[in-house]
Amino acid sequence: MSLEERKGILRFPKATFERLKLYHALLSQLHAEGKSYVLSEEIAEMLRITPEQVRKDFSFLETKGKPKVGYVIKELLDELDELFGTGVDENIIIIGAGHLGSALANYKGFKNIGIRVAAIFDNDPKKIGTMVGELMVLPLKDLSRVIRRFKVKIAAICVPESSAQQVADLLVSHGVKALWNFSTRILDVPAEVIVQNEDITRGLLGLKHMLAEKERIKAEELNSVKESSPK
Amino acid sequence: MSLEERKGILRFPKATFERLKLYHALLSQLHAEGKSYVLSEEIAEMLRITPEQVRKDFSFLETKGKPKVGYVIKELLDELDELFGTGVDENIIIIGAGHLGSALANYKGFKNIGIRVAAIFDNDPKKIGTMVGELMVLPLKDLSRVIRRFKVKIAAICVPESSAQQVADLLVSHGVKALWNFSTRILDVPAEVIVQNEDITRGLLGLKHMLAEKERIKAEELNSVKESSPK
DNA sequence: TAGATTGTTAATCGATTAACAATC
DNA sequence: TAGATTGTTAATCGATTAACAATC
Repeated sequence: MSLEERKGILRFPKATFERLKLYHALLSQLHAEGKSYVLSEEIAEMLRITPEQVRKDFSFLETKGKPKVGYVIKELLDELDELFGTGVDENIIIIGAGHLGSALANYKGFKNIGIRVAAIFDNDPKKIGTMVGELMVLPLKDLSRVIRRFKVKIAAICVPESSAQQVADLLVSHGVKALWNFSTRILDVPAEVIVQNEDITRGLLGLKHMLAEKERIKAEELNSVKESSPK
Repeated sequence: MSLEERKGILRFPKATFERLKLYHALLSQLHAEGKSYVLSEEIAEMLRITPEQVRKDFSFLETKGKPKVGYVIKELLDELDELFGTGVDENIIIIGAGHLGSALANYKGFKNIGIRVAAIFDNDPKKIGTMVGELMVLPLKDLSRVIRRFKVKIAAICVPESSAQQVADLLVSHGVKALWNFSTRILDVPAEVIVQNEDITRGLLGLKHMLAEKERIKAEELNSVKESSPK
């Protein structure tokens, strides 16, 4: 057992950490399908990365594979479950009961990563008191009480751009440590507050860009064929 | 004008491309606030990166700054607007008119990046015919027609995990080239189809991880103080 | 056993940071 | 002008890929 492990720290390269979540999703699926073993090659194909990458990432885990057999799915899955903290539960709150806030509140996947939605807030009197999934929409005046009661450190901001900064200030003033920001507003908060900007369009821009690249490559190929064999 | 630019290709390092979206958001904000000039230092502080990083990223753009003055916000903004293709419009469709699909359909930011939502689909008879924002929910039998009519290349999958693969197969069979996957299902589609897995929990895991790291560092500091000055 | 697959070390690649000359 | 800030080149850092010995 290394010094780091003894201290309860498992540090991964950032890029590896990102992929561990994907492995987790895929292994859950394979497990549900009744599969017992999996090769790095198979994982790589599904996730569109290389088998070497998979093995390298897994080398940071305890679980080892067997040559010609691969990895025991259940074993990997258990380690990743543990890692993503099904143990240590964290309460989060959602500000804004619009479509996005409601979608988050109804999201079933949180429990797999040790997250519980403690409450959802809105300042619209028509929404307050209505149910979103299993939660009743609360007025913002209850914010302080809920944060203290559930020791909330993380808040999801699902309000319009125009009120995002104001909401952020309010949350910070009540001691929230991390903001999961779904608004398009770039928030200005003290440096010690962690901000994760969840820009919904980022992925879409990536797709658009990749499509454009593909078109370009195809066009170039056609062009070079034409040039190399002119009529 | 470089060879690459003449061909209409502007290639950026992947990491730079990701940040350009953030610059775009921030500059829009500053512009709306009536600011005209901005320093790399100011941008860096808001986005929590270094000024060197900002200048390096901007070195891939046409827009140049002036020492002691900084960058003309409007000029940068125009170039980024152009880059993200307010020009070339792309039609996308959304499959699944639940909370998440509805949130996407109502999202106002798409037009800034040259995206238009052409239609939203569901297979629930109770939803078909109802309005989501400005769109009427269509039955899946209209899929083929809409894809052809609007030359749809990108589809957002907002259905439950259990039907995601089936929907993906259907979309691919109708010629969709890129899948924006909001389900937790890892999709198995031909290699030439682009898949962007939009795992909503990824960012949250990052936050949780960073919080844990911070706690750990604080605990260590306290510990070392205690050790270095025992009672 | 022979061949396939893992785990790990070394080499390469790409992105960030540092340094500094150019310039407003 | 002097000092601040940009733009770019070089150095460092981190992540991916290649190579290959270990082993089932």
